[in-house]
Amino acid sequence: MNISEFAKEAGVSVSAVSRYFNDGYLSDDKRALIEEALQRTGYVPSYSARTVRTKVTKLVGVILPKLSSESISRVTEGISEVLGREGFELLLVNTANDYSREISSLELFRQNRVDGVILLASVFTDLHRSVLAKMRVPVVIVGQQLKGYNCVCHNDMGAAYAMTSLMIEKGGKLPAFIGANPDDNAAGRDRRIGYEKALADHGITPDPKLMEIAKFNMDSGYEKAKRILSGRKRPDCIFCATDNIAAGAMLYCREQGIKIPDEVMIGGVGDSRMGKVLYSPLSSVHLHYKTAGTEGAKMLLAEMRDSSDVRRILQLEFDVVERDSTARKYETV
Amino acid sequence: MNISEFAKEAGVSVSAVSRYFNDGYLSDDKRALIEEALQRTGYVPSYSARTVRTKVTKLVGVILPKLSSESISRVTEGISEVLGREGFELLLVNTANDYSREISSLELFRQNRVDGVILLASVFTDLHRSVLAKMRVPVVIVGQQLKGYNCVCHNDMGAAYAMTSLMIEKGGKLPAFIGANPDDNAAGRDRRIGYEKALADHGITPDPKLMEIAKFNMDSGYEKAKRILSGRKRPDCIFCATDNIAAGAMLYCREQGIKIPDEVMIGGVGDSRMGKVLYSPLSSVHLHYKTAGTEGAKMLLAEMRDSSDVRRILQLEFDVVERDSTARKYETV
DNA sequence: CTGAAAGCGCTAACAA
DNA sequence: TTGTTAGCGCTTTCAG
Repeated sequence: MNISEFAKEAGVSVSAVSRYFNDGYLSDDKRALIEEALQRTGYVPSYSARTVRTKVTKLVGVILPKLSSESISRVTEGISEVLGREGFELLLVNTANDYSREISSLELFRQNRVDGVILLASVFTDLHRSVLAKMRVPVVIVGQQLKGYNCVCHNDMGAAYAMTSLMIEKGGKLPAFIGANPDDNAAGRDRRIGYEKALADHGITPDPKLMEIAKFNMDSGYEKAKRILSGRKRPDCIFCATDNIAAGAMLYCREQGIKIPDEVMIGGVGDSRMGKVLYSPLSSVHLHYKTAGTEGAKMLLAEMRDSSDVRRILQLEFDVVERDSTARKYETV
Repeated sequence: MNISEFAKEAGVSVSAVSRYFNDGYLSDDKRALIEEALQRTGYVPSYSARTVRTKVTKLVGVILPKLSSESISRVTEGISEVLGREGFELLLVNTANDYSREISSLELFRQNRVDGVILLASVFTDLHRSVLAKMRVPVVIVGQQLKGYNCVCHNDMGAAYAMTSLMIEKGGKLPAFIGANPDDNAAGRDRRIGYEKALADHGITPDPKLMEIAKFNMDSGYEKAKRILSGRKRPDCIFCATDNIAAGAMLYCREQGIKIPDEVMIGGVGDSRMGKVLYSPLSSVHLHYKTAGTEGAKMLLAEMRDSSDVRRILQLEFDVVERDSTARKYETV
């Protein structure tokens, strides 16, 4: 059933029906007529037909590298909370860490399918930049900084610096690092820089043999911890770029009977929910993922309402969460 | 720019352009002309205009109670994998456990916005049934069974039965139960039935004082474990309806110095990733969440292609994963 | 406040 | 193969 059939059914004009669903410039009796017919027929207007006219989709495209990650799903939860409240739906694309899908999704979103885009990418290539430049709707990037775009990000460098410093101040003399893909400016590069800066500020020279790059999962953390801890020089504290990596490292220590924190301290980033129930409760740095989502969504809403020429970077601060994994009973002096 | 402006720009007819993007019934020179103009202008056809004509949205609505849950995000990952491969996008609604939003999303999806719907609800009310009955596109329910609908679900009863039996066979004489909302037929009701059946089959009478209902999170598991373990009769094994609840219970035991598994065994359901890095690695029952997502998506695809009158229920089996939390060193006879 | 009518951008039937 | 054209279902002037 379309609007004119329905209008006939209700005994009113097409415009009356349209007004009923829009501005509501309508007399009460017509309104009643329409409501009655609505009950009777179950008519629902077609969204796409409306979109053809109004150019409004009430849809926001969200591009994610992964769904089943705690940090990402928290961000998404924040996004959906704010956008849902404003009557927007999420058109979600899970790229499964396939960069080419990031590009093709952006292309897709150019087809007037969405009113705005939120992008959670981990790496930006030139291709990204060129497709982004062609977008005709506002874009907000969450979790990363990209010049020329509105971004909500974390203080990754500060977070890594704080966690590493904590371990050094607890007596760590020989720190090790298990990081993430350096092409990822936030979790990879910045957290590494933070680690190195903490070492420098405490007069420690980083040992390249004690630095590894892991994937974003436990198994990889386990493997890298194995390499680091089976070397000749055994570190007394390990900074891990994510809590998942840290959990994997902890698993290895447990298996090998390496005491945490007395023999090795472990620190992570992200403050994931499992942290406090781990074998040794994990010290971590809380990043405000959900807030990143809500703020990113608000930024996008503002841009969709009226676009500004001024680009904004919102950096969210962190909170260090100290737990057992860095709680040295005695400070080895 | 619209199709006729673009056609003029390319020096071809409107239909040539339309054919370029659709059937491809087109001579090579025209094709070349169009491709060249595409480069030059950056024209992209409007999806909604196409939808008005074709009634195809290439969108699937997915309704979830929550985003940041490992089990749900695994299901969603499965869904997005299969549907993405077939060129469908996900229109995601996070109801945040608000049942009324489940209803309103279904209403929304009736507005010809999606070609099909996948529903991950936890509870079905009469209102659900009445809205579902009005849907004009195929619907698949994942994680629950609802009569008259295509469903993909788990063997929740069997899973609970298996885990409870395991603990009893390991020497558990006085089992306790921390379950979930009984209105949730899968995680609430069926897992409870499985627990009770295991007790009955082993000649144990369930003690109502040793049965609690928790929310789907750690804190709640902690609280309920506290109640159960501070009673006069202390159980020697606790079946928890989810791994999160189990992790909370474990936290309480740890705080109180209650030895796992020697004083109390703990078993969960879901086999979440944190299980193996917990304080005491958690015995659990692996449920095939991702497969539930892929199978649900396939079922929906089949229905969208041509709808069948026959309703199908696909039940996925489980795998018991034994870890330390139920590994009694000596069996207390 | 109301209704008629002209599109929105596209697809597909039709005739060539 | 091709181009013309009549819609798809809706919104929104415009004149009343």
